[in-house]
Amino acid sequence: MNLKSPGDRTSRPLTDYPRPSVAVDTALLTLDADHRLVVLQVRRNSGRGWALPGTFLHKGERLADAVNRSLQTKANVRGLRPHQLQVFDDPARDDRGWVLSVAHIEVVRADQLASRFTETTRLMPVEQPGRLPYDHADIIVQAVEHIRARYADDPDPDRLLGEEFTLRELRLAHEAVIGESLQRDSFRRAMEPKLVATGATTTGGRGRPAELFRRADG
Amino acid sequence: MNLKSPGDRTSRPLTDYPRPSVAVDTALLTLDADHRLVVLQVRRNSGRGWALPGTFLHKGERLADAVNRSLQTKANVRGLRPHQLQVFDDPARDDRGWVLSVAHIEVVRADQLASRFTETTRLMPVEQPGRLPYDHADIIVQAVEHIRARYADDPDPDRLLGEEFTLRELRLAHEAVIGESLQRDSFRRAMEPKLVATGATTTGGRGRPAELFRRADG
DNA sequence: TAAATAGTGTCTCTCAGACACTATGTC
DNA sequence: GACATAGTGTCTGAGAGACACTATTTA
Repeated sequence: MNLKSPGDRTSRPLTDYPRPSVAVDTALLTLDADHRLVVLQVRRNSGRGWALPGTFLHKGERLADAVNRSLQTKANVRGLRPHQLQVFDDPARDDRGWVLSVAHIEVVRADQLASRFTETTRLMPVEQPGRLPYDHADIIVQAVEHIRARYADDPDPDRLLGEEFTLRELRLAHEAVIGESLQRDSFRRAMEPKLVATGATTTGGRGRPAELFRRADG
Repeated sequence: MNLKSPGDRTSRPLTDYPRPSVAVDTALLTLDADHRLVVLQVRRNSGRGWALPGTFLHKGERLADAVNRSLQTKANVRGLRPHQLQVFDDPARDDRGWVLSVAHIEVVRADQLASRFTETTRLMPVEQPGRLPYDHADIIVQAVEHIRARYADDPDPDRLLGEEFTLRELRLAHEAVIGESLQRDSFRRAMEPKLVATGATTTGGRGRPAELFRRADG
């Protein structure tokens, strides 16, 4: 074998090297109306059942662009900032041939899913995602681990909420993400240093109006 | 465009989809004799300078196998458990063509590098890795972040040390990884619950002999 | 008024950080 | 003995968890 490494610039044409197909699959997470962390699934084109949205990488395309294209095409959803989770590289994982799949996570506000296809998409709780093909169940598990780590210390870093929110809304979002309830007062004291008050308050709610906050970073 | 998603089983042949070349590049980390965290580099085959070891993925090969093959071939080092860091997917990152590179980290004991090629490999401190091509400087930064997170709570999870070690050896290894010095007593109290004493002690050292410990997990 | 939610005071427990002491080896 | 390193007791300050209290709104 005389293959040169990618770190070496040789005149050997790249077409000499074997090339796998490359796909992307995405766990798109959001919160539903009941403050549950849910994952977007799309109806499979052929055969029954549901799967995570995915697509093959086009020539010269970035992975993140392929992710957003698959979300647009399959679910009519505009994504924003997908993050890579892991490459699934088992040569036998797809019986049609040699396909690498790059799993991604994307997190969006619920209202960004308002336009989604109602017939061919569904939102399922991450803990009971239903039956899924390939490595899609693993991808969801990894996505949940990923977002839980991110939500451990910082206020809604992935913007499940808008730019302004009450501490109650923030806490409910964090409880949905990490899957357990949080102490109201401890949570406030932990988050308040990383927030800035807007001065405005809620109105029309049932109890005492709450202050509105913004993330301190911006 | 009528490309089917990877989640759909169609009869369309996979050869219809564009295929990038896929490479792996590895930041292999270890500790040198001065208890510094260092990264393995190999002399580039063509042109001057040094790079992280890498190779193109062979047909049907797993990414981890490609990583270990590149370490064996380029540095005469047997790796063990590479972990993925990130896919670099800029279509213009390699001017020879469309090449995706999957960055990896591998962590080994110093004695596993005893057999390495002395002329064509070198070990450089992770903080001053020298001039490197492509995204290799980024890969080192990511590898260091990765291993620092892993060493925050657990005793030498990546086995930079052997199976038995003193708390001094463990602390020096952790200091090298995280890049700052640690409190001797606090470190002991944090780690001891995650260790089991072997009953044996060191001998021949300069001060009081130290107890030998093993990781509690196994 | 009651009910609901927001915000805060305060106690306790744990733990990291720091310092100092004791213990046990080599030279 | 001096010196070096291992191991531990203990004080302090910060912060999480828990509870209870006050504050401000709607119905």
